[in-house]
Amino acid sequence: MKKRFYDDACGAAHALELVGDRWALLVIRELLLGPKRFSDLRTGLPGISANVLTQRLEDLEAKAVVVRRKLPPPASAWVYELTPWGLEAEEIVKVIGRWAARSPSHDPSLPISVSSTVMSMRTMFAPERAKDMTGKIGFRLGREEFVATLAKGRLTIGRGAADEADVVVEGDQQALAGAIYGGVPLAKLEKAGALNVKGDRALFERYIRLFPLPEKAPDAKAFRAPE
Amino acid sequence: MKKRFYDDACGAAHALELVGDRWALLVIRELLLGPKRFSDLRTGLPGISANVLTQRLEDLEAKAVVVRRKLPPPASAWVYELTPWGLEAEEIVKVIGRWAARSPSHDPSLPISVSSTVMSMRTMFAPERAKDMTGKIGFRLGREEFVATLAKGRLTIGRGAADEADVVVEGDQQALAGAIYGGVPLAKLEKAGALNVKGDRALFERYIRLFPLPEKAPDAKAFRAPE
DNA sequence: CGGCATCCGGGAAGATACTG
DNA sequence: CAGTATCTTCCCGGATGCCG
Repeated sequence: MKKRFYDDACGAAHALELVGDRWALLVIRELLLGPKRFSDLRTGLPGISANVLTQRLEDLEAKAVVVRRKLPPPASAWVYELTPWGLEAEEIVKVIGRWAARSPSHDPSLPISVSSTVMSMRTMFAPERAKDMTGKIGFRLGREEFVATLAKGRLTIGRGAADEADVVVEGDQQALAGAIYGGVPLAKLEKAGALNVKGDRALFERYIRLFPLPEKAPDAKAFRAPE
Repeated sequence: MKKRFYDDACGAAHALELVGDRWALLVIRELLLGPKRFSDLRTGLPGISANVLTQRLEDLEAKAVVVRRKLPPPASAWVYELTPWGLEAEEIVKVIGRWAARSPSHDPSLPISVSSTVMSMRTMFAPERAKDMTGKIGFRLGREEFVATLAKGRLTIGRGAADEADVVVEGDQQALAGAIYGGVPLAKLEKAGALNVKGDRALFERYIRLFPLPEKAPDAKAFRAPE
């Protein structure tokens, strides 16, 4: 009937049955930092249509990657949340993201979601650059707040109250990504009103250099055979 | 690629543009152990049709993941080979394979390709079980030969002449997978003529216990809300 | 507003047959 | 052996509309 299976015992093939559908892994990416509602998922996935999102969520729920849960009153809204095993897919998102960062065809100027921006810090963090750094950096991106904690050369970052931090960065994620990955000077972003830094500014200046991009791989032209 | 971009600067999203098409990652899996010809790729990917394979190979070549190369005479055949960066996608295949091994819906009784079987050993190898083991295991699976080398708690496995090893295992990959992951007794497989072990048999008996499967994650029923 | 069903058009994947 | 060519099937994406 539905001969669209890979029919392959290989773990990788089974993984593709689970999360190989279009958008599926990006839905997981959006949930890695915590539960979200349907419309917040759509915000983070510009271009997905409601019916496709519905179907992906149903599939992922049936496969025990995602759970649909009702928040207690007064919120009383439905949220989608990764199961503990679904949360383990974080490694997948990080590894493929790190691999694709070397792609010769990657265009970093495209729009990026809040969750992606935060996840990119988890992904690209270079511990050897943070050996002697300590402190907390708070982020206020749109209506979401996150806290990054540096200690003993390790970085933890997740949802949390931004104002508990040594420095609070407020603005939009696109500008933050520009500062971290695009080499855009902080002063310029502040002047443009895209970012606002309050508190230990020097800490944040050092922080944004903790996420080096890997060298680009050669593109297809480099492999044109002489034949 | 196609007109259906994700339009997302996130590395994971870009990775899906590169290898998110159906079959693409499995094509890469088949090439991880070295160059292959078109028809050998088809053998390892039961179910893929020729035109889809053609298209994937063209796509992957355009994206500098794969190179198409002509073997020198007298072979003079076309082969497909991963670029150095394409080879780095091994991490992706291993991570998603390891993640999917915990899936409650994984069916290990499906057919499995020779490359998958060899790659599964790279993926599931547990170094802590091999601390004091040393030796070489040769495999003759179909017309392909591989050698696994154990030294200092590390495993390397790839194409190589099987008869240089301390023990040579001959037969089909399905039976080998059954011995390693299915707990099928070796004697039974030999009696059935599916596997043939020559040489240091005790080494191979220990070898097949180096690849433990992870615990299954709870399935969707476990998350049914009390309502 | 949030979530889901339905209809439709376009295009990708599958099956089969065929060619150099 | 290494792919094309063609036809069919079905998934994806957009629009609309229903229901709480």
